[in-house]
Amino acid sequence: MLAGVRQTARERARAEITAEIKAEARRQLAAAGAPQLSLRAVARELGMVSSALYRYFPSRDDLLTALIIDAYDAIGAAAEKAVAAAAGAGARRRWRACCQAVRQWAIGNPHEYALIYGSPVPGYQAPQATVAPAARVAMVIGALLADGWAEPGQPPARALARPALPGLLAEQVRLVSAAIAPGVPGPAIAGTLIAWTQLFGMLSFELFGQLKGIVEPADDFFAYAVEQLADLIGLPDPPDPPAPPA
Amino acid sequence: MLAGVRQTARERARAEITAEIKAEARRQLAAAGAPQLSLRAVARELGMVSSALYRYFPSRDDLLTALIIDAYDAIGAAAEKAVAAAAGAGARRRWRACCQAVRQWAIGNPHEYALIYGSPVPGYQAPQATVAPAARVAMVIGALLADGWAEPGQPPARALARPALPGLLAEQVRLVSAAIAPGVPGPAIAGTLIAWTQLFGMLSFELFGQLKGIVEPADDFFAYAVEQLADLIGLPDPPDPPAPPA
DNA sequence: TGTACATCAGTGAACGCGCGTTCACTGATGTAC
DNA sequence: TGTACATCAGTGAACGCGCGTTCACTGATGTAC
Repeated sequence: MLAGVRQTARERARAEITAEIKAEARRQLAAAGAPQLSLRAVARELGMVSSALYRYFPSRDDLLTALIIDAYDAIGAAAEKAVAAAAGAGARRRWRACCQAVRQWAIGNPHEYALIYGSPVPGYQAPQATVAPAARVAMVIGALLADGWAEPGQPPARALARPALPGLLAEQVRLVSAAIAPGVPGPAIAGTLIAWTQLFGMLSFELFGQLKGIVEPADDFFAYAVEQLADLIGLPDPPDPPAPPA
Repeated sequence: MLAGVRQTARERARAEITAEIKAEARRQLAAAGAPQLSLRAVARELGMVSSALYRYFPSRDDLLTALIIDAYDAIGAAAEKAVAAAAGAGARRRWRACCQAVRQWAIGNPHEYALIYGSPVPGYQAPQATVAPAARVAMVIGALLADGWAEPGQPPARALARPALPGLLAEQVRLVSAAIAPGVPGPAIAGTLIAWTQLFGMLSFELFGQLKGIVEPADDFFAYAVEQLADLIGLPDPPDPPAPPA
């Protein structure tokens, strides 16, 4: 009885130990990086024998997959939460909130960030199960974009006065629009794709050390770029102060 | 005699074998990625005994450093060559040429690209000697930016009508301007920093698989973004056709 | 409520493998006289 | 031009280490009657 609500001791232990394994693996990511993540080291640190891990993850790659999914889910949840907290505040402000949340998560979890947005782990093939979590941040951006274009306010003329989308891009943009931001015109979608790559491009540059000695700290650069990108994707300029609270 | 011009057999052999070691190491980067690069495997493939490599590189990290420097030099040289080939063609056209060359190199050498622009190799500290080669692409962009702003033509009003640079960014931008693009106003420099991170951000997304199933192939997206970025940094619009030869 | 059996977590040893680096050595190449 | 010595590239064995995965096992937990 209570089945489904109450877990057996075994099930509870299993869930807890699975979480502990992942937590320890995450800790080791920081020290060694994904390609060197070692089942034996994780087991050692947990006081288990290495073969015991195989009761929880059938192989090293499955553990990696779990970490990757968790990381995508965490950064996606951070973006969703930030945008929800700014609900009703106008698309531009929510865009800012989203970017800042993503950056904060990345800075706070640089090795998990590298796991999902860094160079692919050689020999590792991401399974289908990572696709949906990987799309969460993009979905958030798509949603606030659609909202922004539905808002009344000054028509973002600049975002429309652009050359036609070349070649295949027009069709690609149409599909993206249908999937995540219906009703938003092509050039704004294209701009959003640029903004999306830019957001992570900046974070990668910052976290991977390419900005070292050039724009360091990068907080103000980031905030400035976020505004430029808001222009690019045609989010209406807000009546509230232009600089984010940081 | 002929010293300095003519090498001894030993010197010649040394240079050749050093090159062969690096070439083989580069081949293995593709198969295994930087963190797994193995001296022993390189030696094995070259028909040498592993300890022989120590006559050429004092440690594994030194071999990695050599590969990193070579990669920065190669991508820098590609950018320089492309811009030089378009000399006298107007800054916007040279910007295109630069971006396309960087992309072509990255696509042709994805593992070397990942080596320098991907997640840092854990435990590896890049020495000072990598700094100058790492800056070559940025220097190219800086130079054509300075040229673009010296060109006659329509004043890129948009690039100037921007909010003031927030906080530390103003000073950071001043230093960058002094170093690589003297005479260019702050907002254009800031835009260029955005364009620079965007260029590599897009390439990383493309090469690391984040664009898979969204904008694929990314050629047209890339070309479109390059034009948007040219606007952002205030390069004058050219009289020649807007789409690059691809 | 109590017993018999099935399920499952964790053990410990083993397989077969690879790694970076050191060291004393041999033999070829280069240099000084 | 020829000899004596110094330099250097490459060898092969060894050190000490770590890895992922398999397998037969013990003992605790869960389930059906």
